[in-house]
Amino acid sequence: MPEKPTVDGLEAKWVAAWEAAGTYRFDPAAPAARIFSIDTPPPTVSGSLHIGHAMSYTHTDVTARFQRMHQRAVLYPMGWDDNGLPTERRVQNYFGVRCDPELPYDPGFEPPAKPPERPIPVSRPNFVELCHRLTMEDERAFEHVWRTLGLSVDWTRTYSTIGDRSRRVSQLAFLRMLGRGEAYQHEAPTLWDVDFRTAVSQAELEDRERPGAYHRLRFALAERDDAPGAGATSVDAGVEIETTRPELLPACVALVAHPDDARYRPLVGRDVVTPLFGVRVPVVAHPLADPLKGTGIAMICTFGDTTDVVWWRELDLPTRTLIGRDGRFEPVPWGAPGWESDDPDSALRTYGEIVGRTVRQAQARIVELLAQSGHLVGEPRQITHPVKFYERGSQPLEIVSSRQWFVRTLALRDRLLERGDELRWHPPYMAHRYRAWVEGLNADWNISRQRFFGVPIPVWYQVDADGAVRYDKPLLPAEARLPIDPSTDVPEGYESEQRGKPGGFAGDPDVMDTWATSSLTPFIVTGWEEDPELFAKTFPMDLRPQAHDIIRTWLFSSVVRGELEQGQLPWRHAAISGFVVDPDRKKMSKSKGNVLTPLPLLEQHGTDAVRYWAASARLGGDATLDEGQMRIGRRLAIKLLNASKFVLGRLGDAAGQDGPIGAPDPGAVCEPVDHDLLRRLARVVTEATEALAGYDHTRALESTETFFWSFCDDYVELVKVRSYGATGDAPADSARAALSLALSVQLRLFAPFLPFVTEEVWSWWREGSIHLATWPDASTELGDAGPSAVPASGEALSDKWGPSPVLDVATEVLAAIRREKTAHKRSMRARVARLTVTGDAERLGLLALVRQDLVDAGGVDEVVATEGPASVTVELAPDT
RNA sequence: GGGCGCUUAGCUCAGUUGGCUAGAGCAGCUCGCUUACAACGAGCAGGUCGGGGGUUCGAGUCCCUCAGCGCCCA
Repeated sequence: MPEKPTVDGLEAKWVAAWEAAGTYRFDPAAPAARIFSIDTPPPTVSGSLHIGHAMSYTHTDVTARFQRMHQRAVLYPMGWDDNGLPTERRVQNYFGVRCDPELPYDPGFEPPAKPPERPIPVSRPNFVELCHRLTMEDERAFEHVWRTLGLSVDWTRTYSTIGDRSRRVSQLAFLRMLGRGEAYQHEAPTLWDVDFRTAVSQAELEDRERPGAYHRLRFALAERDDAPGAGATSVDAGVEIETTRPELLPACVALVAHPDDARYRPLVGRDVVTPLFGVRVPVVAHPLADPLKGTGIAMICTFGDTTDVVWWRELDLPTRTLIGRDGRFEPVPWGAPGWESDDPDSALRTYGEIVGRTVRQAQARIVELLAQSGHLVGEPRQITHPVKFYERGSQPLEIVSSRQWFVRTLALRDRLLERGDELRWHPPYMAHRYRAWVEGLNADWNISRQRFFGVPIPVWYQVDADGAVRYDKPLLPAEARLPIDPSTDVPEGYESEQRGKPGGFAGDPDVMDTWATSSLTPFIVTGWEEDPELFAKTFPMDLRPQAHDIIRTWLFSSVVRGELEQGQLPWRHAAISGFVVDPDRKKMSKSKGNVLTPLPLLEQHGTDAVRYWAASARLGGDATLDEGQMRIGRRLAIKLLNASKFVLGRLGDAAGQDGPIGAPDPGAVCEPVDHDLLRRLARVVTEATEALAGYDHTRALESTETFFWSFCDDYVELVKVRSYGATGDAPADSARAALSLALSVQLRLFAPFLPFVTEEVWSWWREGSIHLATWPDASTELGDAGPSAVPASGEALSDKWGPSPVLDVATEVLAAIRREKTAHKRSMRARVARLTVTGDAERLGLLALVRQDLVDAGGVDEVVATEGPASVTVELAPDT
């Protein structure tokens, strides 16, 4: 025990000690009933950790430690999400390379020391190797932060989402879905990011307010074929629509109005002619048309937005695709089938003005042309409206038609809703987020991405004799071969020379959505299809901790995979953390520049202090970054050191100079006020235990902390003199036993929150790690009988222990004495000439039981106890 | 536009199925170096519980409504 204990330096000391001792190693031999498993969120390593991560992971770690102290074998691995776009971008810039998936693997490739001006094309496996090289550094840095934060992770079980294990699980699950018909490929309109040139899924969308303009366009009404003078186009009769995307006019396939809209009902079934391009398109009716928007009739283009897709599908309209994968207008064959026009030459000429242009350029030109031709009615009306973006993208999404892989989620909707009801959400209201998302699904989950650093779709295709890739003739690898990369590996029965050749094969060029892999973390970490014994014991897992922003992505997709592979939830509980907002209550974001990384805060305040702040924030709620709260946490940790030093000093005196400080002995407790202290502590133990079992770490911490301060301020002061042996051995032993018991219990109650300082104190007098010690048991440790261990939630046990009336009276009198001394600006050491306590017989009886302690603690010369209305009067001795 | 959450002391937050005079910490003020702790301790002061209405013997708590803030989804 150091002379002057400090919280500084405890992190490095104990991180190393825990690692050396394997304190947090998972025991796979434990029986299923004794295992607690956590599906840790793998952080994105190419980003940076911020203080919000530290909070959320602390919440999880508190639970992990609590369960471990119940002698559970805790499966608590860490994962790194390194697969995906953010990593690709960094690698491209860092090494000066560009991925060309057509190239074969070059085992000798080494990037130049300095990135060249023109990016070097490399194969996908080479590119992936470079991604690995870079992410390894990030992962080391992340691991350092997590260890400093004191996470009780078993670092021998770390995985990464691009690692062999993840790729194998991902590809295997894909093949299983394929075999069951749950995955399918389809040429379809797809949400498309023109910068990244990849498809994205519904879950990755976000709306952003952007300026735009309504352009009112006039369409001519085509004459009825059966009407007199058929063939001529009426210029008088016409219809006006409003659109924010006039550049898509050449892709117009219909006009649409609400079926109940009397204004347009006469037009439904007739044709109109598009301005500039002379295309005859029908007027149709559909309930999604909003009579209040614009003129109440809209143009349907393939494809301007997701509503266009719905109309196109449900009304069985033709497709006229304009925009290519690079976001530019592609050439189209005006006059050819599908591109009929009243004046193909003119259409071709007009369209020539926008071919090769971007959307923005094309819009400007088309509006000019419409104005010249007189089809633009009035001036464009400026508006602000929500536009769909890929959440990582910078350009509005386009919808292009492409071949993609999908997972059937729409058909699962009802079962997914049931699973959401089964899951135990903490806090419960987070279930709404999930439900709203599942109910709003409007498309199957697109899992293919036209990117490189991801898990490859494990499929090849036959190539026809004429060189065409036959997507309808997939070649699948044997499961035992996984993971494979179809860009370098060769399907069974083929030679690598046949790649891309007529009669040969071609690999699927796509990789999976990063969520398609991370949705499988409950399978990756439980040994699915690799360690059947472990899987049987750990699936479904106990806990999924995560933040609320990824309910629709990570949580949702994981529930989908659990349902598809196992027909059950992947976990029993979901603990959802909120965000950290800055002291001005602004959400932290890179653009605001108010993001704080954890390490400086950990170094400045100490880990236990930061954890104290984090654990003070409830699940689900946004927490304010509050360094004041960290300072309080630091003070608490220091107080714990000092109070422990005092208690152990008393025990050391009793044990003699070199005698060992033994385990506390409840049998030695004989003084009523000592019993009361332990009884009150028993209530705290029960409350904290119930709270933690119900994922309410805040209440557990608060309850423990409140007790601790009162223990220090009142109880320790009360028994200090007695504990020195001033009034005899038995009373002194009683005090020492109570102090020792209370310290042992409080250290363990604090251990999940303040792992460093509690371990430090524990090491002064006990064997082994406190984090493997048994969670305090109010029934067996504190001299009473009762229920034990983690109670079933909802069971209220805290009343069982009864009141602590002796302690209450003592505290009240002690406070009165202090108040009097302070009021007269006297030192706490000032003598009390006479202490008068009045009350009924019971009160006076209680007083008698602590009389000597009060006399000692208060410096009281004379105590007068009389019957009467309850009161305490303190008369100080004259100041000398 | 729909949904969810929040609004309690200057600040950060507790306040359980309605039931004491609405609590804690920080900051503030006044004291005190006391042999665990001055990076500390003791004490004091500080609130019309966002506004309005309702139910009730009784509302911070339940209902309605309005306002503001935040998030999610359209």
